[in-house]
Amino acid sequence: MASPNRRFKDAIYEQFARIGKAIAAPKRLELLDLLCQGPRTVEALAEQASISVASASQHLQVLRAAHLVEAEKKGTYVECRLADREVCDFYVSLRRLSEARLAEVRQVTGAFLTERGAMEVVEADELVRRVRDGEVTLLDVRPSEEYRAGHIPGALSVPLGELEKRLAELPRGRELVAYCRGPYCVMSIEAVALLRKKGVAARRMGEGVVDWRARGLRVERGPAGGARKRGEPARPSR
Amino acid sequence: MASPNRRFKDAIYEQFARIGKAIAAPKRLELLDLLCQGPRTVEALAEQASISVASASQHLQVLRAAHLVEAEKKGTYVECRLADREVCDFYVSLRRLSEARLAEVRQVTGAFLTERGAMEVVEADELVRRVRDGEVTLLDVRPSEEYRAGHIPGALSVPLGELEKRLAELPRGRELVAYCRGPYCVMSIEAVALLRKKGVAARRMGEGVVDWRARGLRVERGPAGGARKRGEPARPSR
DNA sequence: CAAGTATTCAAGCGTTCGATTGAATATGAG
DNA sequence: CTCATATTCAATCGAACGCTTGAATACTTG
Repeated sequence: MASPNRRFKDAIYEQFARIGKAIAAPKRLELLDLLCQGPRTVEALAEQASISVASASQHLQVLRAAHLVEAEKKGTYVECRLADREVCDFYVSLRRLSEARLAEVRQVTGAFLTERGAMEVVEADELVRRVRDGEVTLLDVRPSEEYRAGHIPGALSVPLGELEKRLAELPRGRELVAYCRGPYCVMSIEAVALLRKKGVAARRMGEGVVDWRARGLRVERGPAGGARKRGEPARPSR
Repeated sequence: MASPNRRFKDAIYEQFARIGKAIAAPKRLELLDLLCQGPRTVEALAEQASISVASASQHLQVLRAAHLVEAEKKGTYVECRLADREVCDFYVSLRRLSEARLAEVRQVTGAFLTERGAMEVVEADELVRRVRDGEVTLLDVRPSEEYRAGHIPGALSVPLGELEKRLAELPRGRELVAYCRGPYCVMSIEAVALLRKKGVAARRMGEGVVDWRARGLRVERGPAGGARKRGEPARPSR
């Protein structure tokens, strides 16, 4: 026993399992999800994932040990980011697989969405065409740093917290569609709820920037340059 | 604390982590790898992964609980198979990510291959063209059940154990390229070593059927119908 | 019906994991 | 230099994991 072949295979599968172990904890997945939206400090990650800073630090060390995440000192802060675009793609494929294979995911999501009264969801398939044709206005309701790190071309940056006082800025005449970090992020749900309460028609897109890019569509970087010219289309690339 | 949003997110990420936990153990990954080649009984899986039957049974239950694997009673045996094509794709993307991110994988593989003197590896990019043009003969050296479950079009089924006594059958005049389960399977290495010892020029392709399919190329099913007509090409589909 | 075989179940044991706590380290500001 | 802040380290504890062993279950075959 313990032939060279066996030892080789054991070594290889043990390496593969390093990635597996890294994504075996719910909180680490939540951290990865957040990091897919853009770099963040340890503190910000801890707060957004509702865990202690020490706990976040430990989880991030596991992710770094698996070479999924990189960290860089920036002054007093440590900025964490995904090690590679590929990590984000892998996370998305895990999410997709979970949705496909685990009935619980669909069930929990469905129950939550109906409870929130957020039934109407725009399919991205439909949206791609309508955004290109300039039929809808996309609202990116994530924090502005995340918008800067990457957003759907043509989208307006209106962070959820500022939405109420910036209602007047919103362009009229075209349908509003809000999106946020992804299908399991609640910001766009709350944005749509707020808009409706104010009498503004709006719908929610479940997919986020990450899904948009996974479709091979172009993603734009850079600051929120105020209102975008009306007719500017968001063309798919690649 | 424990807002509805938080509880929803915790529930969702916990579901995602079910898949993560399922692929967090090296032996479960090895079982998945084997199952990517085709269905197998618990006993066969245990033997091929070098673990006890009870241990294999337990791992398979974990994989089944994550809905990655399905089992069906067939007489006295229980036949296990991947729940979906998508699971195989996910496994391949994990493997790819490991190769990309973990230097240890590349290092361990490199060391093993040089030790085995199996330096020359045919790149599949090159091979796609040459197989199509009928310049090479592909040898599938896996067990014949796996060939039947899916093989590269045009490949000859010559299981490693039968290779020596079937040397005479091998077509002459074209280069021989052996493949097996994938880059970390040793059967094609041993096949090439044997062929060379017998004075037959041959090379190894690291990729397996799974990688072939991941490239969007056609995979053929069905029994090993003896020697295939010479000129029959293996065309990519899709 | 009985015997044999394939698989699963149940319990035990050592190891690893994840969260908490409090202390330690490092960096920039005053 | 000292202080405040951000992050990591170290130790601890309960829970979960993975493997082993031996018994139990289910199914086919004679």
